[in-house]
Amino acid sequence: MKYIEKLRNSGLRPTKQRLQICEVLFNTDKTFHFTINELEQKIKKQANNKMSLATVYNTVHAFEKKGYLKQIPINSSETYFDTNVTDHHHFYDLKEEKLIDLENSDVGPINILKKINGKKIKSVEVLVKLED
Amino acid sequence: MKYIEKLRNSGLRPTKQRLQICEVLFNTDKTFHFTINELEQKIKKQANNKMSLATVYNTVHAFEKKGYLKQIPINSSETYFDTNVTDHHHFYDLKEEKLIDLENSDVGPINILKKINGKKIKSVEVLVKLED
DNA sequence: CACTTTTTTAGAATCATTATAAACTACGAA
DNA sequence: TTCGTAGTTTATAATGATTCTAAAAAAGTG
Repeated sequence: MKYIEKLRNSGLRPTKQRLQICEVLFNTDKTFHFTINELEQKIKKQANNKMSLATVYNTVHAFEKKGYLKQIPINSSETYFDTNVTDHHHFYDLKEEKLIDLENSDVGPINILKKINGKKIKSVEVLVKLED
Repeated sequence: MKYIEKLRNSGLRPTKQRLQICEVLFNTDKTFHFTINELEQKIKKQANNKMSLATVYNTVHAFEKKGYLKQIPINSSETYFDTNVTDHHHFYDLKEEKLIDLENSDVGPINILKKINGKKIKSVEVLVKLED
């Protein structure tokens, strides 16, 4: 199973619960955005059982740390994650409170001219807020 | 007093507490980043009295709504605000957990090629994460 | 000075997230 | 296979930022 590798890479043993989480996160070609609570709902529906929130949090954070998920920087009461871990950006529709992917190719090249001493750039993320 | 106008514009009467908040936020040429708790500490020190957190939250949110303050989109347990309301961007030093301004002129022009039907771009914000 | 409306305040309520500790499970060694 | 240890799950409690509340205080109005 391809998920086992992801889990092991993230320092996690492949357990039933974690494989269920993988199933929801990675069994589709389409990437998507989610909050922990939305993920928990999906799991409940898809696997037809409930799972402790702590398990969901732990697993998601391990994946995020390893780069299998990304946190999306946005001001919201809940943290948003993205299964699309390629270098890309986001629209945020303020009215609908929905995120929309914005591919790198849809943004001109971004050149950061200012350098900070002793620091390396880890990522450059663009958030485009939308209104009507 | 110049603060009275800002308050009135934000739909707030000029009270002693609100003027104290303005004093801390706007009496300097230098702009800065802050969380509600940092702001409360500054107020306590500068005005030598304590103020209800609720008052600080209310006032900051009113200013933010009116555009006298900006929220900085970042994943942190506390919300960060910026007294610099010009169009600009941020570095985020992951190790120090510190924000650094990144002026528009230090970023090449950003051209959003993708359009979303019926939506207007309200803002374009870049977050550059820094590591050692 | 009355009177009404807004504001401040301390504390309670809420809600996302993290911590805890007991029961359970994976997995390697014997 | 069985056992033992270390890792995992779970329900629940704890935490911490933010919001709500209701009573006291202050501001605005005539």
